[in-house]
Amino acid sequence: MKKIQKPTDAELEILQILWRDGPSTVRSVNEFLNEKREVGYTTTLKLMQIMTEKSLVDRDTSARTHVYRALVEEGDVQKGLLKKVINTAFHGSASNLIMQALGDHRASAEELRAIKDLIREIETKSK
Amino acid sequence: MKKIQKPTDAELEILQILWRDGPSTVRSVNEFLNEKREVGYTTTLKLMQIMTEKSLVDRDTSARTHVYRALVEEGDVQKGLLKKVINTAFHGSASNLIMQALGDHRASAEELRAIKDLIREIETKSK
DNA sequence: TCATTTTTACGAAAGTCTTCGTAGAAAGGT
DNA sequence: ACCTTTCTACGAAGACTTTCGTAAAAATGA
Repeated sequence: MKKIQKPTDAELEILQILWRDGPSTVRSVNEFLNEKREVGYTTTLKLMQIMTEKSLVDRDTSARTHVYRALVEEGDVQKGLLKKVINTAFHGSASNLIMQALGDHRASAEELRAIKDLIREIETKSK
Repeated sequence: MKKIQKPTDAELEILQILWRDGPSTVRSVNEFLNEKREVGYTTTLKLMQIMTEKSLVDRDTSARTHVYRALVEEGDVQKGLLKKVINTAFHGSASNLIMQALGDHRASAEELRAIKDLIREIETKSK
């Protein structure tokens, strides 16, 4: 069980880009961030340097322009954030959270089917 | 659609106690907090004063010892936190989150049944 | 009555997160 | 060669969160 350092909000935004695009430069990441909101180049740089220290990302410094890549997997980060919300807001009960999410969310028939399939699979395996 | 100010971690801990016990004094809340970890009385007091300003709680100041009560509902706060996590970590897809929660969580047969019932209900209603 | 305890109010320190300015090195263009 | 652009490094400001010390008022009780 690996212990992942939880990314902050700004860090998570950067990770999303690295997960989507693979290894990227600061410039590239910054440009994508700027599609949503204005962020200074050095702000992004600083964040990515901090993320390197936290071992959230890794970088190739062989060329002048460093290339960063995610060191943590998206699913693991999702799991960590989910666990925290479950523990702090849902009394530690994942079902509680699922019920709330299902209740609030307008799920499509297809989504519901996927969820049902997963439940069926879990039921089968636990036999 | 009411816009609820999102509670911080420490504020959420206090809300949990108010939701569980109903209107409470600072002393009482602080004692419950201290069952988990050491927290100074004035720390709790200050937090609850801040929460009053944020309209997360309300207080009855008619007696010397003020009595605080939650002004936001647990479900609404859960919804807000869930929405944030869905948007920042799950690409805006509640189903994504549900799948992750279901996959990671060792759900009991009973929990699975409750979830299936809810799905069935949603399917019925949407017809 | 007078010391002790309980309570609120307030300010500020310490920690974290986000932001950016400045400096200096490296690369590129003319 | 030299000016401009691009890049990294670093420090620090500003915002937010959590923590608590101190002061003053109110209640308690001996």
